[in-house]
Amino acid sequence: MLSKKTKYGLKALTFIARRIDNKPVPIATIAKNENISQKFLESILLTLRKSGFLGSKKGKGGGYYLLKDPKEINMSSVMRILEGPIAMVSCVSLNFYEKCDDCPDENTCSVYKLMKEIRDGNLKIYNNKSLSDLF
Amino acid sequence: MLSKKTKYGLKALTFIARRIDNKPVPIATIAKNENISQKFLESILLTLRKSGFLGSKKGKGGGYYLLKDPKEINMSSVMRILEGPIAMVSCVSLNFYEKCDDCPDENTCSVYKLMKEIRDGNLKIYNNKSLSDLF
DNA sequence: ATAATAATCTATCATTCCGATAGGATAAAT
DNA sequence: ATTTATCCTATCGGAATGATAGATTATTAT
Repeated sequence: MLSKKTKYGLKALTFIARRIDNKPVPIATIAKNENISQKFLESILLTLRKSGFLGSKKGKGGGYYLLKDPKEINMSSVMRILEGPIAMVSCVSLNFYEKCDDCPDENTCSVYKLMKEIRDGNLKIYNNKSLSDLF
Repeated sequence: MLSKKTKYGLKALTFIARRIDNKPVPIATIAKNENISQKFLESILLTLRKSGFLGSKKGKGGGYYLLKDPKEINMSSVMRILEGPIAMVSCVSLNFYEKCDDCPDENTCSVYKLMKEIRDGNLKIYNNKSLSDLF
C-alpha cells in the first residue's frame, strides 16, 4: 500500500507543477485544495526540498516552487524519496539493497525471482514517466 | 514492502509444492528448512488452508498438502489472500475497492492514473503466473 | 488403552511505523 | 514593526506487524 506521505507528496508536486508561471505556492494553498493536513504536508514538502526537487521562499509571496522542468523530474527518483525502495523486498532492491536474514541463497529463492520481475515491471513504468505525465 | 506473512507464505507454498508425491508436510519441517518462526508459520498456513489452497492432516504422518495442481494455483489469488490488495491505493483496487476520502474525483487524480498503470502491470505478471512458476 | 504426533484455537505481547499535532524559531516582504 | 510563510524539533495515539505461549483436538502407532 502506498503511504499517505507519498500520495500527498505526489499530489502536491502535481499541484505545484500545474502552475505555469512557477510562482511559489504556499503550503496552506496546497493543503486546502488537496484536502491534506497542513502540518503533515509541511514535513513532506520539506523532504522534497531537501532532496532537491523543490525550492522554497519564505515570507509573503513565498512558498514552494519546482527547481526543474516537470519533464525532467523522473518518477523513479520521486518514488524513492517519498516511498523508499521500489522493490517489494530489499534483497531485490537496486538502491536499498539488503540481504535477507532468513534466505540462504537468493538464486534459489522463489520469492526473489517473482519480486524481481515485479520490480522490473514497476521500474519500467516509473523510469519512463516524469512529473509532467501526471497532469 | 512485502509483509513477512506473504514472504513466508510463498516460501511455504513452494516448499510444499516441490514435494512430488504431495504427501503432507509438517509445519516444523517447513519452519526449519526455510528459517521461519514456527508459531508464526502456523497462522499463515491456517489462513492458506481456510482459503482453500491447502489441505491438512493431523497426527503422525500429518501436515499440509496442496489441494490443487501447482499449475492451477494462480499467483493473483495467492497474493490477494496473503498480502491483500494488489493495487497500491484502494481506489484503483479491483477486489478491495474503497473510495479515497480526500480525493473528490478519481478521473482527475494524478495518483490514480499512475497507480492504475502500476496495478495493471503487476496484475499482468501475477495473473500469468502459477505456483509452479516459482520453483 | 496409551503415548506420541501434529494441527487448531485463543490470547497476548513488544515493537515499530504511520499519520497527525503542537509550538516556537527564522526569514522575507510590506 | 507587523504580517506572512517556511523551518525545526518534539511528541503522540493508534494501528499493524511479527512473534510467542499455552491449551485443545484429532490421528496414528505401539
